[in-house]
Amino acid sequence: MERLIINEVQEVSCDRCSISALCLPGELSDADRAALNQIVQRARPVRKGACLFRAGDRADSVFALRTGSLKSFRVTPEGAEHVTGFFLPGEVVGLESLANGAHTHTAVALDTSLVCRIPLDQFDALSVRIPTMRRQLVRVMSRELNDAQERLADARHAGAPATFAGFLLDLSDRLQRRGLETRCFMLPMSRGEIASYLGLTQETVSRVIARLQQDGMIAIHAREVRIVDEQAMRALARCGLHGCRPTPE
Amino acid sequence: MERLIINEVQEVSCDRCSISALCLPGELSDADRAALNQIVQRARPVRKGACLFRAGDRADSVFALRTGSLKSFRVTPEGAEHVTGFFLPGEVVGLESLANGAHTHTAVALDTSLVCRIPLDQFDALSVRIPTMRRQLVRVMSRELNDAQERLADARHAGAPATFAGFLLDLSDRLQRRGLETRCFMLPMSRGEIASYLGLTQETVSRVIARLQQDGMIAIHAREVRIVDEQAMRALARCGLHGCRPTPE
DNA sequence: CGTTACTTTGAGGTCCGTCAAGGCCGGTGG
DNA sequence: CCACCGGCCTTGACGGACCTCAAAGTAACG
Repeated sequence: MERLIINEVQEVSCDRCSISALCLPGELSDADRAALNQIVQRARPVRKGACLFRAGDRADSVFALRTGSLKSFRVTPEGAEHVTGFFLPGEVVGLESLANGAHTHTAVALDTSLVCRIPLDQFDALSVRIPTMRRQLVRVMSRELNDAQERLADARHAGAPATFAGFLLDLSDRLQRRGLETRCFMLPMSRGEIASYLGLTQETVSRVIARLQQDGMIAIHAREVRIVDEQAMRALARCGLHGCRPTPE
Repeated sequence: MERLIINEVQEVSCDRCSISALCLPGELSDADRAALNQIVQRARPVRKGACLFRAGDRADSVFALRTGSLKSFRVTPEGAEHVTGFFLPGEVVGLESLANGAHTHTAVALDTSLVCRIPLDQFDALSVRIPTMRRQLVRVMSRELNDAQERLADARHAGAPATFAGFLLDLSDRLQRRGLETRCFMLPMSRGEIASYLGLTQETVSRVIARLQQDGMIAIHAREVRIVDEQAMRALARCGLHGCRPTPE
C-alpha cells in the first residue's frame, strides 16, 4: 500500500525544511548554512497533547516542525477553543506572535513531535551578514499573509463542501511541497478540530465527508484519507457559491 | 459639529505614519529618521478611481498612504471583484505582495490620495545599519498576519450584525491610532464594497445597518457614520453566534 | 469489558442569499 | 430650472444551507 502516514514521516532534512527555506531562496553557501545550523536548537520532543507554547508566553523564538504535527488555537472569551492552524513537518510555527513579544496562540502537539527552536535575536544577528536570509523571512511572512487573505476570501463565499475540499487539497499541497505522498495520508486532527478550523460544526463536517465519499471524490476510513478524484475536488474547491452546484447533475 | 471626514484629513506627519512606525518601536534617532525620509519618494497623487498598482505588476516597493483612502481587491476567476482590504491615512499597502515579486492584488483609490513609495532594496540596505528598523518590519507584518487570522476566526462564527459591528469598530480603532476622531467619520467606500470585504451581500449590509440604527447603536446618513453606543457595539462584535443574541431583550 | 471520547445520523429552526421592485440622490442635457 | 437618467441604496418575500438539539453507533483506552 502506497500511502504515507504523516506521523510516521521521517525526520525532515534541512533542505526540505522551510526554516531552511528562510535562507535558501537562491541557495545558500555551505558556510552560511552551517552558521544557521548552529543557532538552531534541535531535538526538543513535544508529546502528544503537550504544549509547545501557550498564549501569553514570551515569544522570542520561532519554531520549525521536524516530525509530527501541531495545531494552534485561541480561546474565546466564552471559553471555546478556536483552531487557527495546523502544522506539518517542515513548517514554521510562531510567526504571527512576533509583533508584541508574546504568543497570541497556544500550540499543542497532535502527535508526538520534534521541533527546532530558532532564537530571534541570534537569527537577527545572522541576518545582518546574510542578505538573502532577512529577505526570505519577509518573503515567508508575506506568503503567509497572502494565504490568510485568500482563505479569508473563500471562507464566506464557499459552501461547506467547497471549504472542506479546499482544506484537504491544502494539506495535500503542503505534503507535496515536502516531497511526501499527496493522495493518501492520515489526518492528524479530529473532526471537531477540522470544524473549528474551518468555522463549521462537527456535524456539518461529518455530513460533508459522507457526501464527498458517496460522490466518489474521496475515501475516508476514520482518519485515513484518499483523494480519489482530484480533478473534481479542485473544481469543487475553486467555485464558491455561484455557477457550480456541489453536484451539478 | 465635531465629526471628522476621512477624505478631508490633513497630511499625516511622519511620526503618525505607520511606515515611520516601521522604524520607531522605541524611537529612532533623528539621523536615522532623516535617512529613512530620504529614501521615501513622496507626493505621488492617485486620483479617485485610479490604480496605485494592478495585480501582476512588479512589486519592488511598499506604499504608505498619506492622504485619502484605498481599497485592494482580487478578481475571481468568474470575474467578480473581491475586496480584501481598505487603507486609511498612515497605513502601509503592498506588504502581502512581497513574496513572489508581483502584486497579487489591485489597489484603487477611493478618494484622491497621496502616497509615499518605499523602494524595497533601499529599505533593505538601510535596515542593515538600523536594527530597530528591520525588527519593526517583521513586527508590522506579524501584526497584519495576526489581524488576518483574527478576522478569519470571526468570519464564520459571527453573524452579519457582529461582523459589521466589528468592521466599524476596526475602522474606528484605526482612526484612533492616527489620532483622529473615532466616533463620527465618513465611510470612503460603498455598501457593495463593504459587503464584498465582509463576505456578505449588499442587501444584508443594508439591513444590518438599518437594524443597528433602529436599535440606537449607530447613526448613518449616506456615508456618514456616528457610533452612538460603543459599549453595545463592542459587546455585539465580541460574541459570535453562541450565547448572546443580536438583540438580547 | 466498561468507560470515554469521537463520529455519525436525523429532525427542525434560523440566518442570510437570491430575486425583484422601488426610493434617493447627483449629473447631464434640454 | 426642470426632466430624465443611472448609480447607489433600501425594502420585501422566499428558499436553501447550515446550526442546534438529540440520540445512537463506533473506536480507543484502561
